[in-house]
Amino acid sequence: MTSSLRPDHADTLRDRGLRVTRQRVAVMSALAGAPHSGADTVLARVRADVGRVSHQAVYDVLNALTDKGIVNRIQPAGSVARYELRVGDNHHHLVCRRCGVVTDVDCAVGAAPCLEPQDLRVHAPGFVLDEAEVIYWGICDPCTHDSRNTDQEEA
Amino acid sequence: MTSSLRPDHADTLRDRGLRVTRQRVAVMSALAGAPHSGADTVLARVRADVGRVSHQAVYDVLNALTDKGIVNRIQPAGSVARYELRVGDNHHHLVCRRCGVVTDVDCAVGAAPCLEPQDLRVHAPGFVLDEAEVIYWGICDPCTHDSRNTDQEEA
DNA sequence: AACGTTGTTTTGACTCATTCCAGAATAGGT
DNA sequence: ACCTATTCTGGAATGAGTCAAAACAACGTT
Repeated sequence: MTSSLRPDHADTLRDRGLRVTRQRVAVMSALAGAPHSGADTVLARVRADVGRVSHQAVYDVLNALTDKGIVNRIQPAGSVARYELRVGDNHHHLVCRRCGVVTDVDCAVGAAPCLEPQDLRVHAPGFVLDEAEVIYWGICDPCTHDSRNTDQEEA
Repeated sequence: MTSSLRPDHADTLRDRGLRVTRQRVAVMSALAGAPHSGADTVLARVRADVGRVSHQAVYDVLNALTDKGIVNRIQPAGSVARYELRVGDNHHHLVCRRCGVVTDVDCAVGAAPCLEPQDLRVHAPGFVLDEAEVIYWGICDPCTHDSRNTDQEEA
């Protein structure tokens, strides 16, 4: 939340061969504080953090970080692209059809048996798989009670 | 591919309480012939089939059919929304990061253990899950050979 | 078979997320 | 401190998808 260059984020950037800039660190801090944010939310948080920043800068940073595997882009149907700091674990996402909230879910069965690459070989020979993305769709707890059609961004 | 009202599609529409129109049947035929098409491809196929149709009509039809559960919308990040006729089985999708091709994959482990709703209860109490969507990301066979950056739509 | 209701389609403009462009500014290695 | 690659700015463009109102068509009713 604070502005100062957090060394962990700076190191991550350097490790991936990216220059350390205020904006990049601010974007990473924003995502650390508000995972699953859309670009607009990231922009608002970055501006609150480091002042004047163009929206293009935020898109560029998000794309650069996504390319380097530092952040993860998720794009549920009917929603703007959401971003989160990529963590090594095998977690997936729960998305509310009504309000769009995104919640993290650990893959309940550790090894994620149905996601094993070898199972796919027979169906799609030659396909080199690098990731399995799981989105669970449904209605979140607040929305089952509420009759309103809110559109919050974070749980 | 032919224009005539295919009774199966018409029946499906009636079953779900939708009126049977040329446009709707044509959209269903288009999806039957070219699964995982985007709206633009559907539009082109529908026009080739029944002549002049507005793009809005195609969007309306796709939304109506999606709402009624007749078609399934999939929206891999970085791609336009794709549509397929919804079939009862538990299949998922393989998406090529380079060219965007979408291929069907049966869930290798029949019961899809890691997708069981009860596993999610502890993480997100009150969340009513209705569907698990799995996207396998990677590079398809042709793209591993080709150095070009094509953008085909169907395998 | 004609009618009227109501759901669909047409038309055309419009929104909004995201990207492109080109010039100005900046970070980091030397 | 300088130099050069890289990033940032601001504005304009792109393009998928939506909105609104008028024209039209499906289908149950008479």
